[in-house]
Amino acid sequence: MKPIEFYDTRTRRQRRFEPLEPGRVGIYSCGPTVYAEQHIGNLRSRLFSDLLKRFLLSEGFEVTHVINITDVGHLVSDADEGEDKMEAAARRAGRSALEIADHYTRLWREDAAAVNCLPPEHNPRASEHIREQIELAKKLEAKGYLYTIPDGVYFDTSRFPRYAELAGLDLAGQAEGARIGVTEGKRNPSDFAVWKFAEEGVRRLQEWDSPWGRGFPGWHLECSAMSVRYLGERIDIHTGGIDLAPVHHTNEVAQSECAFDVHPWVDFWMHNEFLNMGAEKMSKSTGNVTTLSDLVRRGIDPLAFRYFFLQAHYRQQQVFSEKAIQSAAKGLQRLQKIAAALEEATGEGDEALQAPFRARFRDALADDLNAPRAMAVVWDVARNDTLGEADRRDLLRRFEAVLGLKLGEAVVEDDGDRWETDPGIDGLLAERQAARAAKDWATADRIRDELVAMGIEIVDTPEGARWRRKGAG
RNA sequence: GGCGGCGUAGCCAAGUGGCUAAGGCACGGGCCUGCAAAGCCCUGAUCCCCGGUUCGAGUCCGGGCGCCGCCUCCA
Repeated sequence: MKPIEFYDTRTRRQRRFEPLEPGRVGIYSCGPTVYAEQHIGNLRSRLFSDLLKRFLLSEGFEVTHVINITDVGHLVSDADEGEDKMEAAARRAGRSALEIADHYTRLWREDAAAVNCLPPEHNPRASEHIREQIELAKKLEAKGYLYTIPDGVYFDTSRFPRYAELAGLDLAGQAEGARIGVTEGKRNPSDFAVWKFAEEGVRRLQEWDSPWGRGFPGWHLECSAMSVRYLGERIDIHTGGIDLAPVHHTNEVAQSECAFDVHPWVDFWMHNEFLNMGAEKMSKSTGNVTTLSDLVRRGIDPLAFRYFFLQAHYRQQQVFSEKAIQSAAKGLQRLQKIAAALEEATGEGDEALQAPFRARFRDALADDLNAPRAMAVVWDVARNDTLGEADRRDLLRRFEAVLGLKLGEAVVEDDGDRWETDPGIDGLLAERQAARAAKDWATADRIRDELVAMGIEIVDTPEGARWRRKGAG
């Protein structure tokens, strides 16, 4: 059996994975900032961490998965300037920050559930861990890493030599071309806020007292503070979108390693690549976003997006398109039908015959979560004519634990609830049925052609003909 | 300007120097049901271009061309 290997962003190579503590794995995943509806690019990150978790569970590990909810302190700019996204969203909607956070957190959880993600063991909110964040900042202050300027309390990155390690940044080279706005008083361009002071005369929706003054925590602080509470001072795996590596994760590392005196704080940094819309990435700022609810509105099964996700490797940019999601929906539907049919199989399988397929599937995932290769094995089993039905059933059940495609569960037979009725059309259909009964195919086909011309699709079943408007589906 | 990545059949995509370059979807054939739908079977690639290394390269090196990302909010 091949060892489990994952690609680690920090060391820039794929290497053997072994948990810090035998048998148990802690995963920390950067979750959503709940000021807007998440799009399917965000969902790719969620699916990625879920695939990771499911695979580790299938390998017999006890997994503790933590996903944070950012509901405070995420500013519009990483230069620690601009508005707080939560505050801005709340103001726009005329609601409280808490209401906004609750609303979008609920949507986010619904999306995750719809694509069959396992719930995380912990799903902490930044605003409910202010004390922990202040404690962490105090630790850093005691060690001399912080300094205070009128704007807030900052982390002096020059005191942390490994600062650029994670993202492989060339700080000197960056400074030249950077368009980062400069906050008055910062000692280094890369210094970041640990605590921001509430502006004079401005009443924020979210602000707290701290040893340094009234204000709110810097965005990066929450991950360091909450991860240590739920996972301890070292983490096996930290996941997130690739965009988070240069700033957010780099700053997390600085805080955590300095506060806890550990290195490496995170054993494996795993970052997923972006989902592209056509040639360009999907991003809120450019507006080319699609949400899961958009897909559902178009009649697409949310699990089709999961299937789509599994068809590409998580470290490759994946191209989303109408064609691609339709193709995934079709593939999923066929796979579900096959699996459901196999559930009818009786008898017991033969472990020895199944073993090679299990090994191929498992080894693909053990190789840095190569889901596309695993999917090829799934299809090999699904359409295999040398294995017995019981073996195919057993294998698909086993794969399902990692895939999460709801294989083998009862499928609603072919859109059963979408068939329509209409007096006029039903009348025509009745005429056609009469013609068919009389074997008058010419008349029967003429009627069907007329209906098809009206954009109506007819499907004959043992229970009679049913119909629906094409594209309504 | 600095850094990183990608270009594989119509589309989404695997591919860890070496038998006939995975898999899914679509297209086109065929089987099967009166027809249609569903299902099943079959079918498709000089791996962006040019050099080089090697017995052998989609895979390594160099040079082009095209595209994407990060250094600005973003998963």
